[in-house]
Amino acid sequence: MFRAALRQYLEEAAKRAVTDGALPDVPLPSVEVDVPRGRRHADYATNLPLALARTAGRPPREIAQAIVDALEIPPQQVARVEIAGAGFINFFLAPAWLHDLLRHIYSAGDTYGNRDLGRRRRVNVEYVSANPTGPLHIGSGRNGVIGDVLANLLAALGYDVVREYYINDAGLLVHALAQSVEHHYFAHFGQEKPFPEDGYRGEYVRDLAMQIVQRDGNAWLARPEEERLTAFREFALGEILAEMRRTLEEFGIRFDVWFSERALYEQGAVDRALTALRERGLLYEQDGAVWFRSTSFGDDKDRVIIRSNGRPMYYAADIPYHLNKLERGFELLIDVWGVDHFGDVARVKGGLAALGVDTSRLEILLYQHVRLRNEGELLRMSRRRGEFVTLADLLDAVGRDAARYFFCMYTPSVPMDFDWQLARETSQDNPVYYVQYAHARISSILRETLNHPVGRALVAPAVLAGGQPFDLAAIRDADLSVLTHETEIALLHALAELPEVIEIAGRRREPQRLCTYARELAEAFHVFYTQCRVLSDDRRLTMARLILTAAVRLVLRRTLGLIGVSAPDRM
RNA sequence: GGGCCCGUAGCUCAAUGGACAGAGCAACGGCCUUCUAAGUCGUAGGCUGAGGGUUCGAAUCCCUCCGGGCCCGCCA
Repeated sequence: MFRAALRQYLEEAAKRAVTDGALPDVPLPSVEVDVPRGRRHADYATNLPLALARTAGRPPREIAQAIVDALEIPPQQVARVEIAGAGFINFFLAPAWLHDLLRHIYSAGDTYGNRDLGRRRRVNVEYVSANPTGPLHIGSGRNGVIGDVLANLLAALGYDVVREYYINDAGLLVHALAQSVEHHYFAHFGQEKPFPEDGYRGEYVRDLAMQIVQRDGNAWLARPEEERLTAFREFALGEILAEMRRTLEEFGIRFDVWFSERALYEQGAVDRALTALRERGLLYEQDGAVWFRSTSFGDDKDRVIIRSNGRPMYYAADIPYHLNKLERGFELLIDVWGVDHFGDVARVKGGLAALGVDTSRLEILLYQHVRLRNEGELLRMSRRRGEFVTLADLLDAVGRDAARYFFCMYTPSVPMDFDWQLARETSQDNPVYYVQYAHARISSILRETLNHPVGRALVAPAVLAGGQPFDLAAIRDADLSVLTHETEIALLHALAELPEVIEIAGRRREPQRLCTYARELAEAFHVFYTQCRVLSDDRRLTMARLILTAAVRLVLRRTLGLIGVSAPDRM
């Protein structure tokens, strides 16, 4: 709320300076208000004079002076304004304005930090979308957290968000899965059935076969192969998808839509898209296959789109799939893909562009892969070889909170190593505990309030149920001017940052900023806690600090909520 | 070979083109008759891979080089 207000004041001042002739009439750049690193120089600062210097043709400090002269800010909001450095304007907030922040936070409650950038525009975020051929592995954990947190951020920014999972249930992969199950099924009855070339070797494949044995005995041995494979495929798909849903649920991820690739084929959407491409002269035949002229859209070579055996490639369905999403009324589509799918971006976007879609409406967020490290040794994961650590294993080992926080902490475009050994043994050193501990400490104080001679009279019993201890009237009447300690001021500044963090993290698709912020807020609280006692004999001070402390809990809870990590009341 | 991503403290990572580049872990030294020590304070640690450029200002943008990851399939 401070930045937005300061921006407004600055814009008005600059316009006033132009009207008064103190500044030449040049276009105003977008006004930026920053927190100087470590708040060393000021609470807030703007580089507006520096940005204006060139077009205005005046020294920055002179411009700064003209703007400062024209500034009209109530003294109860900003205590001091100064010109510094090369031409920055520095602002020092009046304590009263900072105290107002607490009233603002309580009145916003769980919506504190929200913005209305989206204006209810509809966004589809598609993530995880792992092939339904086996358990989710660790990479899907990173994908899931990036997508889920991004969806949370966009919702907080006022977008109407739909979370979607695309099920690749149509291609060769699920066929190979069915054949793999069939192999184990026959083996159980001592019969030979060759293992498919691209088969799946994990232990779970044998388990699936055994479940069929248990249910149907040897009934399938004598049935026609096609019928058997169809039945095995459907059984395996159902089981695997159910297992995925369980794991994702445990991971705190829930989808609004599970979209079937096969449905696209059954509805003829794939054929329609291919026909449309053909009509535009973008397909041609060569070596028995049909090729897509993807070089027309920035690809480095043309690609096969229909194999010589008549089966379309994976990305052929991806084109109508994204058309389908647009037809469902989404203005923006965001896909979260592993970096190994990089090559598909040009194909899918090219296909869409060919059909007249403005491809700026499709944004593909690529994240680098997760490598697993064990005792310093890097492990490569391959599902086909049956070598991977599942997401379910990870959840068992480190828990949902640590896993989510860990995946969220890293910038998506940077590869991350997951140290299995460390993750298993770590509980104290994990950064998530630092943040959660701050929350638990606050809850502990609020509980303790009920036993405190001064505190008892101040708070509502709702504290015990984890609710807010104060109503808005109590906060309006409280004297917050006693919050003057350096650590209290620092804490207030930290609280003020959440809206900005949500906006930047959401707009730039950088969920890790939430983790950085959570840590900073927790740190500000821990420092305050060590230096200031909340519950004391001073009734006014106790009340003010309780209000501050409960506001920190609210903001921590909100931040952790966006990350999808729990906010425990005890640890 | 071509395309994309990355290179920041011993290790893992932060850092809206802004002022003296910050945390955690690891190392060393302090702080618990007081609301949770899973905390806190201090010390030490850096030519932001190298070199050019753009800019009033570059870890951040551009170019070259070095090093690493991913992709370049009628797999997904």
